[in-house]
Amino acid sequence: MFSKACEYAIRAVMFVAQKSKDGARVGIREIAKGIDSPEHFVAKILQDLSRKGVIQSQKGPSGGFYLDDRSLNASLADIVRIVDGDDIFTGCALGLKQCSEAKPCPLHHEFKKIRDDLSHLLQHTSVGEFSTQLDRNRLFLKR
Amino acid sequence: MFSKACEYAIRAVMFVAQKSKDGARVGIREIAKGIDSPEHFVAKILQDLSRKGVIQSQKGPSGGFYLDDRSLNASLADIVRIVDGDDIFTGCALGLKQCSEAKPCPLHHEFKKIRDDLSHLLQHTSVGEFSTQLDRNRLFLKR
DNA sequence: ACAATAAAAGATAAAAATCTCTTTTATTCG
DNA sequence: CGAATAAAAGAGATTTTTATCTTTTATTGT
Repeated sequence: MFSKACEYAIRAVMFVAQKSKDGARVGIREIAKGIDSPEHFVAKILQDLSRKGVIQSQKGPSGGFYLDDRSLNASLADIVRIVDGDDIFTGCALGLKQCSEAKPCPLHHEFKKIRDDLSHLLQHTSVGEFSTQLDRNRLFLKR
Repeated sequence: MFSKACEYAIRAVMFVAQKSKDGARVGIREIAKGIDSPEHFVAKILQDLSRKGVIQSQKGPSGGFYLDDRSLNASLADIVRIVDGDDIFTGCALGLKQCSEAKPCPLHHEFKKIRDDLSHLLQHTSVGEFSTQLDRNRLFLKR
């Protein structure tokens, strides 16, 4: 469904959202441990997200990653689009480049519904909305 | 969503279903052209499907691939499972191995619906049911 | 039996994704 | 300023996926 990079990206950003309340910052090492992922690989991904402005970072002592208000309200769709592109939102199930209403693949019409449901979910889910439940161990980001 | 191999697999099997009416057989070359895919790569995939019994093949002159009645009624889920495994049916959206009702990831509950819809679609769509529409150029398997 | 045909199998190559290690740059604090 | 810290950037290494090429095996029809 999503690439590994994208899975890590979503988990990492959710982790930062949970841990970086009131101005706190989270180091890449803590993030990697917190979501059980390869540190340097996730670092790369977060650098990318940082350049695109959906996560914030600060170098130096007491530096780390955090989310400003705007980023907290970013949608998962924003993250997915940056990491995996928008194939998942618009692509053909069978990989046809020209698949469309006019020239549909056999799964086009039925698959459209599923793709749209997924798009809707990602578009309407924000990065920050799970923090409380994560705090309470109702939801998990590792294993 | 699906791997390239799986996209080719589905398209190839649908193509064979369409072209191998009343005992006819379809060569790998014709298949590759018919679905616009790399010939040898698809050959490998079909060999695999053949070993698993969801497609039939015959060597030698006038040989090729075809589908018996049972295979014509195989579901897309069967194909997907053989080529991509059942991660798409059961896997966690965020890649957690232990994601479950008891220890859910943040997307678990919502994602379940989408995964189930997709499973249902694949499970209830047969390999052979599009032949007529493909014949009539209402549906397409290439480009 | 023999030649032609077509899938099966084996071996390799190329590309992309995933992961690791090292060096550089920016920032803080004493 | 100088040392320590932490992200950014650069450079590889490994693994997986995708694709190609060659040889072998089975089958058919002459």
